[in-house]
Amino acid sequence: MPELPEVETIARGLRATIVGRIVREAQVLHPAIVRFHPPTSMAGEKIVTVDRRAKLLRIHLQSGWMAVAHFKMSGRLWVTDSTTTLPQHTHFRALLDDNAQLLFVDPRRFGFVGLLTPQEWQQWPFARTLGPEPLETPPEILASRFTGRRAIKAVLLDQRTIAGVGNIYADESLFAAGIHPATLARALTPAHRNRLAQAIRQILQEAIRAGGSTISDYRNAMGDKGLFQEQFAVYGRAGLPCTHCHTPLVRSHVAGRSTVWCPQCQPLA
DNA sequence: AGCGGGACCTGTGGGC
DNA sequence: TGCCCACAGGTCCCGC
Repeated sequence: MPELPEVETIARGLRATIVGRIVREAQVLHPAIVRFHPPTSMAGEKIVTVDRRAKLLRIHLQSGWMAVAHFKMSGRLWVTDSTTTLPQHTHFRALLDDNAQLLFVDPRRFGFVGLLTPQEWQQWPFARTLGPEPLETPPEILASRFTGRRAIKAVLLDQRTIAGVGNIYADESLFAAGIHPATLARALTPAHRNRLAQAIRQILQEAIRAGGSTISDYRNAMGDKGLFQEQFAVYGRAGLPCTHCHTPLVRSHVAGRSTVWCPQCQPLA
């Protein structure tokens, strides 16, 4: 489910609601979603900050430990009143000192939650090899990373190239930059690379402004839907006319993922 | 090296 | 109504 804009939206929502709270109780309801140290030991801890790195959400605790969550395809993290009935597929629950509860809900159970020390975070191979944050990195630097003999879409989805881009925003960015998703990265011109870097930053910023994209089940920490799906130019629009030239959009598989593009506006370089 | 395919899971929607 | 298939926002692993 969530890519960078959705995780960022969740992080902002949590920052406004749970920072400063103390965790009274923490229970794991489905052990399969635990990674690293079990999050049950959050009990007694004060929540100091909440942030995001790539598609990972991090809750920093006063002791220095951090709770890390990855939502994969269907994970959610949200805050409700502690009297609210637990939704189906609630796998972790933290009761806070203001009578709120923080819930990790994930029907498909691809996601995970766990505790790490800062040192363990540094040593975790996935975190260590993450590429730069697209919104905190000059576009020229991002552009310089679009290399290699893979399809550009595969390069964008690789979290080591740029952190946080997934299937939706890869397709939307490639459309905005006028680049065919199957173009080999090494075949891109410098102008292509710069346009793509700018497009990624712009699309991600607009998506954050819209509170992310809700296709079916994404919700922010408060349970609200995002609105960016209303601005999709290509994702989920196969067969519909291109917003720019009215040519029917095409869907196929690129880099093993369902991919939509405009055959007219996105020529293969 | 890079790709395709499968695995991890459940839910939903379409076709018959 | 019920059944079967395809497909879904991510990542990892295997074999060619």
